[in-house]
Amino acid sequence: MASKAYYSIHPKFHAAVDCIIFGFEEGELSLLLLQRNFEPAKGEWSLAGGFVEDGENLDDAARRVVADLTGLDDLYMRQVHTYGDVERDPGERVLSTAYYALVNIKKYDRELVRAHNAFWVRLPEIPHLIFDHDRMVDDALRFMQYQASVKPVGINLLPEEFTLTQLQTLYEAILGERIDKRNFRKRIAGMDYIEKTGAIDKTLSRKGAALYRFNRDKYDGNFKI
Amino acid sequence: MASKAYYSIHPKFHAAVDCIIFGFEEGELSLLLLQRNFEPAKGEWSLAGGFVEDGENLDDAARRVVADLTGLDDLYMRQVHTYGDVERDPGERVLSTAYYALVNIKKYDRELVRAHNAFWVRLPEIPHLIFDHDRMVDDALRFMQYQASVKPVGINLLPEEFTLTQLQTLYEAILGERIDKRNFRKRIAGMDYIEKTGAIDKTLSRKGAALYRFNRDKYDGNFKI
DNA sequence: ATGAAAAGTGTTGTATTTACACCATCAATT
DNA sequence: AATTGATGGTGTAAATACAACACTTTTCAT
Repeated sequence: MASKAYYSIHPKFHAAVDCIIFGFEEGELSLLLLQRNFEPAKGEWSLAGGFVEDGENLDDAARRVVADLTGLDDLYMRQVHTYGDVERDPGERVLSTAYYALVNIKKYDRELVRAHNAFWVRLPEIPHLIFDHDRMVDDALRFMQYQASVKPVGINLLPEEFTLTQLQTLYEAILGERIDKRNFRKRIAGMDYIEKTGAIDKTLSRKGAALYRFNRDKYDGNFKI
Repeated sequence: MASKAYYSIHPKFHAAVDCIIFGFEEGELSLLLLQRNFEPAKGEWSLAGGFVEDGENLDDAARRVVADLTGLDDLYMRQVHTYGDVERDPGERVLSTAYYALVNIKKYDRELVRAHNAFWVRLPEIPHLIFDHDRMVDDALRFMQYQASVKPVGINLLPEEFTLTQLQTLYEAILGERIDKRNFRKRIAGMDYIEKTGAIDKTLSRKGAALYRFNRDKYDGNFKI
């Protein structure tokens, strides 16, 4: 392969991934952020990130970063955008690809998170983040909002079984607007892939609320909402 | 800055951009593709691509690649996705970010295009492309279709002044479906940023068709369609 | 004069979306 | 035993958006 020279005359760069990790609790979206106890930018807040390693696919690097922090390796994740401005990382030239991840906030590994000095921060209280991470958060939120309006990705933020009130509160948090309860439940009733489990949740009301689950099989191939 | 070691223990990679260049002519979308007269993969078809250089922003690399091929440096371009599988380029590890560009097909530099052995190919006749470029085209088309359904990016594929029939044919090509003429014109009439120039185009009909133009000032801040 | 080819123009029905308010249930309290 | 409070659950009507549909006008070429 005479063409190796074709590559070698061009520069190489560090490649990183940065992960916008969404959680949902008490009616609000949160992000899992690091208060950095390491250089560079020690003491400041940032997204969870890491460098792509040799022999590692870009998507896999993002999954590794999230798994190292949360202990979860089967999350819903999507690539958002790649940020490649020359001076975006003041230390060295680094191209960074942002991914968002959706976490069921009951399930992550609290020890790991504590060990990394990471904290769940509600969206409106997010501090200023290093480098261009503020912009990454903006872009990821917008992208996630769009996807949630088009397919039921939000379900990944809820426990396996959930009440319709929880689901509605989640969508209100994602979309940032109030939704009419009757219209919402009418819409959900038309989605056969959101099905009653038969179980009743009594933790939140005396009356008890029906629990629902997402049926992946019934969803596949159904591209409405 | 003691943190340089923080970077240097991690590998570096080639970073490339690949550009899906859309044009519109005779009622059909086309892509500007290279029949490669250089290694690697000489003789095969590919997207226009190039490596990111030192001191060059990622977005600027994409603009450079398109400008080198077409002579056009003010195109509508958007990042689509970054492809980072280990074995995506069989020569060496290369991370590639795909961008799509929209070209007014009357305006590009024919000499440059010929010199690069590039050709406009209608969408349904696109040959198999090298590496993962087929997938890039799929993703870019889907993304561009979505954007076109949400804001008037398609206008970048037309000349400055255009007839409503041209505009409708363009949207039929982008969305891949027939549109009712009366409904379409009703919708356009509601967009004050698409305005009559007063001029009449007689090249396509005896009767003559009113010419319209896109008014960027009236559009800004108007986020409908 | 007329024929061809594209431009231009409204109405009606259907589907979707929005607005809106009350009763049911049950446990805890009195 | 009755009351209260908190959440769960339900239907209808108006408004809006979207989809279907066919004919007339203009003008040049013949």
